[in-house]
Amino acid sequence: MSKHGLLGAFEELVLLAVAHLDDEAYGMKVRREIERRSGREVAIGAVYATLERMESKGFLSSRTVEGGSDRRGRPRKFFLLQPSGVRALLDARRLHDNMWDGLDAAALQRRQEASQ
Amino acid sequence: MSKHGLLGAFEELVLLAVAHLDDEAYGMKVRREIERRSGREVAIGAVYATLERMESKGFLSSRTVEGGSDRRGRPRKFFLLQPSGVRALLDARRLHDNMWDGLDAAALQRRQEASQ
DNA sequence: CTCTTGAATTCTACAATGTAGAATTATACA
DNA sequence: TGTATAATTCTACATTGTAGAATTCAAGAG
Repeated sequence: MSKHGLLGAFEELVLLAVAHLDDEAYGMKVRREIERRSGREVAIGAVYATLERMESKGFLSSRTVEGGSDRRGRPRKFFLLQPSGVRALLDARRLHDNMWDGLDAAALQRRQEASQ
Repeated sequence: MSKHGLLGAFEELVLLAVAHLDDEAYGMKVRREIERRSGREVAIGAVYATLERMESKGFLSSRTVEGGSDRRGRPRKFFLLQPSGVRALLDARRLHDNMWDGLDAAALQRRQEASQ
């Protein structure tokens, strides 16, 4: 994230996945959510690194929960969106909308074809 | 840009500014366009570096034009969006829409407040 | 002709973000 | 105790983003 508070592209994906998952957001599930919605494979290391970074900026909080009675495997670390994270997402969205305003798929195609 | 073809956040801004400026897109003007639409200051080095990178990926082409009869200063280097650049922008937009689908400002606020 | 000013690009060095996959940790059950 | 499963952590590197100084080019003043 830049000094001006711009979210990176992947940072935004991660925060949005956490938002969708509400209080069920832990690393592996965040990855699945991004993969499901984007149709792309995501490196698990990238997800954890980004979750950490977002937490260190205060956009996410976390708590660790031991496995239940039947669940195998390591404890899960759940992440939760914080107010500043919500703000960062809304800012990113507004910026995006401002930059796209007046452009659409058809306009882009026309413009690009006309100028060759 | 990742191996999976994801545009970086600033890369997207630069391509969009070029799209808006049509055939009038050169470095300084791209910067002004981004600043105008985003309300943020942009480092000029960042703009040129990103324009270069986008050209080397084939998303933009460029041509250099000498100053006219009255214009002072150095020649301008104009950039033009290419078909693959259009595709990259549309992909970024679809991804964005897929990730935001079902969320809005109100939902984010509610969700985040409810879970504290 | 050379100096100054204006307009723009280029360069340099570094910080932050993104990628990839191997290694490790923790739990439950056979 | 050993093994399978679920998940996180670590390591190393590549790409993108930031900041501002330096340079280049052209026109007009003197």
